[in-house]
Amino acid sequence: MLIGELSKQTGASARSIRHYEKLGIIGSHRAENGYRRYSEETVEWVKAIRFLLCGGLSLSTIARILPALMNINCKLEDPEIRRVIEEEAINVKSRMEQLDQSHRILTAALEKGYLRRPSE
DNA sequence: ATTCTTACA
DNA sequence: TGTAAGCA
Repeated sequence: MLIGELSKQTGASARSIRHYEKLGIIGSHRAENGYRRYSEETVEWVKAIRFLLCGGLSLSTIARILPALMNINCKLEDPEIRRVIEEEAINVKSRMEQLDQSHRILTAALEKGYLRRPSE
C-alpha cells in the first residue's frame, strides 16, 4: 500500500510516517515511480508507535524497543528491551514526582492567597 | 490525484 | 509536526 492508505489506516500523517521511516523504526520499498510501498504488517507497527508515543516514550526510545517488541517475542524476554522499559518506567516516576512538587507549590499558593517568593 | 523532497512569515 | 513549493 502507498503512504496515503497507511496514513488512513493508522491515523498517522504522511509526514510522521516518513519521519518514523527516516529514524529507521519502520521500513518500506520503493516502486518504479519512487513512491513508498508498505506491507500490511507496517500498519501494526505504526499503530504500535502511536500507542507507545501516547505512553510518553520518545521516538528514539521506541526505535530501540519496537523492533524486538514486534518480533517473535512480544513478551519482554529480551533483557535489553526489558532494561530500556525499566529505565522508562523510572523516568516516568521521576516526572510524576516533579509534577507532584509543582502541584504542591500551586495548591499552597492558592490556599495562602499568594505565591511565596524564594528570597524571603 | 497522489507522492516526493526540501525548507520555514 | 504542519504546511507550502515545485516536480514527477
